[in-house]
Amino acid sequence: MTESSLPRATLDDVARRVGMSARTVSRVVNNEYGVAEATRKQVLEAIEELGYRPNLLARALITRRSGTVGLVGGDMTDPYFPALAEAVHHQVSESGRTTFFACTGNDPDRQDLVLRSLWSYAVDGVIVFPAPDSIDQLRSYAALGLRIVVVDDVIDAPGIACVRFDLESGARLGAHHLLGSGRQRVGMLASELSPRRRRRRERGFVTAFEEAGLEHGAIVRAPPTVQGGETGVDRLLDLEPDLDAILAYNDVMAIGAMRAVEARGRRVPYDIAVVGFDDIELSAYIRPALTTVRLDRARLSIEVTRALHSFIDAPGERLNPVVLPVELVVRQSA
Amino acid sequence: MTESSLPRATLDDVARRVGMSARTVSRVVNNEYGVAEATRKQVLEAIEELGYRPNLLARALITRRSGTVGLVGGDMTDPYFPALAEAVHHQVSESGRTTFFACTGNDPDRQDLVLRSLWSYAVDGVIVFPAPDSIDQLRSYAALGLRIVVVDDVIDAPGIACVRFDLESGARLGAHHLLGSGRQRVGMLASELSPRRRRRRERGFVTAFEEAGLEHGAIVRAPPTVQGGETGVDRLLDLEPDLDAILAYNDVMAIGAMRAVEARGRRVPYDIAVVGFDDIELSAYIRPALTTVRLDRARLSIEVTRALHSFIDAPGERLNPVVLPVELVVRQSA
DNA sequence: GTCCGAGTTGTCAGCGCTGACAATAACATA
DNA sequence: TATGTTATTGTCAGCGCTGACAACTCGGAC
Repeated sequence: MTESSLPRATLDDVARRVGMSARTVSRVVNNEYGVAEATRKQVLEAIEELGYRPNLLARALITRRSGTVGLVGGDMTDPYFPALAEAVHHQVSESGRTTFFACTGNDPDRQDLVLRSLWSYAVDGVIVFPAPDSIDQLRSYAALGLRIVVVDDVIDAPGIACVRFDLESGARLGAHHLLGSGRQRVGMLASELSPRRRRRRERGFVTAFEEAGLEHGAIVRAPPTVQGGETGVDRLLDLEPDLDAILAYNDVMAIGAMRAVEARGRRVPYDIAVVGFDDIELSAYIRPALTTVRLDRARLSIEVTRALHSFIDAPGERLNPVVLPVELVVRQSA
Repeated sequence: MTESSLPRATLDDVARRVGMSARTVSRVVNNEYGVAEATRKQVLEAIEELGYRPNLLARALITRRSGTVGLVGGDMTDPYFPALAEAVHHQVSESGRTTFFACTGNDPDRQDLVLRSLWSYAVDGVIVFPAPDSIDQLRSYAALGLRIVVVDDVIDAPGIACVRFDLESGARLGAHHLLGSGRQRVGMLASELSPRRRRRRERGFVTAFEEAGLEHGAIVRAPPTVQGGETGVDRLLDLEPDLDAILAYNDVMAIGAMRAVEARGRRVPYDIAVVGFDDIELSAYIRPALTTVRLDRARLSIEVTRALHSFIDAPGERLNPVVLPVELVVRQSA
């Protein structure tokens, strides 16, 4: 029976136990070269007996490395994030690091809090879905030595790498698909968050119509949630009652949109076609199955961790932005 | 223009700048009582100019408090987790703390890594969905002084609080509903993970049939994912071709189950009724909308953070396990 | 016997910060 | 004038660990 709380053996405790210096114990703990086999064995035993665990805090304070990586997103309930998180977690753990996730609610102030914590816990790097209007904030953390990989945004600064999907092409793909299947009045359900990110999808949408020599339908912005999809469609239909197709900001909104369309007595895809964005797992299981622009999360997680790792190994290196291709997955909804 | 990396002003830097001792600067940073207004202002300016940010690592090393809380789950892609995470995050932030999330993949070894990190970063406490067979591990961390709130399991140890849903009643509720609507051959789609957790739903299922004086149908275990739902139903139908109802371990499995049922040419709910567990957001948006046993996440998040906070404020206190009621939400699938 | 080098262990400072407590100034009280 | 009392600032140690480097042992080469 040990004490009921806070026994917390330290290196010194272990050292005293085996009659050696703390430095030697430290060597054993860190698998450093140059410890006699007999000593090592003895020390390991003492560690076991005392239940010693290294204090990563103290270690990180000196080494400025913590063996952890942070993944910072806006909203965990967007299924896109957890799926990516899982993939990143997997990639990162291959390098023996642990991943911690945090969310900002797309609020720059909360993002600041989160980054401050992560920074001062000496994380080896962070992957961030930036909150709106936080470019300068990210820059300043980069200047503080934090290695940052930014997803879905472009920030040109030393210490920041950018990986993003070619969302503009994605939106064009979706719009062309709708146009190509004879739709005339296509509305867009956009996100009210993040001007810079939002714009790329909208731009693609607009471009597609310009390319076809047509005029695009209304663009309505709402929160990127199921509910946002529902209310957004209501507004869209008020603006344009003859609507026959919708391009949604993401799958979650698209699902809300489909239900709202049905609630208005229209059928998907016969009366109104719907195209989503992301290809979350459930999109294939929804009925009608969702036609959507797939963002390859596995690919993204690979690129993102690759960028992070090269940053960690070669700080100061300047990485070119990575742009990932997207692909249209045609199912039933359009 | 500051240095391109690692300027990292320290307390001493700030102190030197204003010609005071580091201790005074520390007082300002921590809003301690007893600093002259003029001094405070001066120091704040210097902090601003130098871009100083306190090193939480060093601070936590001394105070043994970090102002952060960890939420450790098995699988982020189970929509239940993010939804809870969001709620917990919200609750926790009210006490001015930051939440970090981590996932274990339901692997005890990874859980150990994660807990070790969190422990040695001096988190104020952790909320854990325990990985299978990790009770002793959790006990030992509790003995090390980590405050733990365990979700959906019961561990009797000082330093560990337990909050769980009355899953047994939930399963009974679901089974009785199916029985009450005339279903005769009810199979259960269980999870292959976590013997202890799994059993409570299964027990409720079995109990319901005992109470009705009937024999329950097959119980098949599969991974608690959409795919697991699909393959599980296939096996269930092989075992019991006349199946007319399914009670699933969670909503995600239920959704997979519904699709597999349809793929076999049967209709939900006419030929086969399906009841899920959790009530994730999309369950209401799926067609047929899913009848499910709702686990109130908001309630859970409140109880869980309440438990954690009382632990933090009064360590050593022994908290009674909390059992939360569940409720059946009848929609279209059963 | 001396010297070298490899193998092993130890010493010491200090990462950046705060807790405990000492010191000083500034002013009112008796 | 001596004596608190309060407000403000400072000193110092040390949290637990590792980096830099010193020291010691021991075998073989000369």
